[in-house]
Amino acid sequence: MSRALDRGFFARDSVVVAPELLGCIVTANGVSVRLTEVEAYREDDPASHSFRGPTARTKVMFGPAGFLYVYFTYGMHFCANLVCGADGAGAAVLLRAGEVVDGAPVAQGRRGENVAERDLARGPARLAQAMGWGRDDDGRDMVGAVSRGEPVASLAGPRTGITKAADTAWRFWIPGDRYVSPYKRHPKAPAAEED
DNA sequence: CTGTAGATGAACT
DNA sequence: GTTCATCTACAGA
Repeated sequence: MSRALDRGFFARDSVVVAPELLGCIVTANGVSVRLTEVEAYREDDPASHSFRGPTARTKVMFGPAGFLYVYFTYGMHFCANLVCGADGAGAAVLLRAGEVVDGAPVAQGRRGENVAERDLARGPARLAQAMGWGRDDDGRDMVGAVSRGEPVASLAGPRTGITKAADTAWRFWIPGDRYVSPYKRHPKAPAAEED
């Protein structure tokens, strides 16, 4: 397909790639999803795994762009990222949520029969499970598996201005889309004090 | 919809 | 020993 994104698309700043990924179709293991929410991570982001340099777990993140970085978190969930930036940049885009547009029965089988269609890929770990991604898919080449979809609007981050790199993670989503994850911060997260 | 609680592996202090 | 880029389950509005 001529609509497939090439490696050059990913080999740029993750903050630039992330919003362009919204609305794109990712196909793997018999399931296709339309991305509705993503989050950019870079080496200069304190919240990023790559902040303190490569580890055995994050080595894929420091490799060439266009590959899949799958990690295990909270002892029970997988999350999937698309590696971005130049080789060794330590940047990636976390796939936070998506809409299953093809292979829904397959995704339903992986997620469970009692899971609502809307929740099949609404959430990082949910999306990874719906796609059938696990440890074996860490480091997989995703070039050719991602196609540009219809252009969509995007909304960015908790903060309006993304001019400063000191901001937290860069998060992008499609405004008003039903398939955007509703989750907010952790309940334990310190609330901003105000006088 | 909101809020609370718990599970559980890997990285970090 | 503590934190974490999470999800499911339950209670209440």
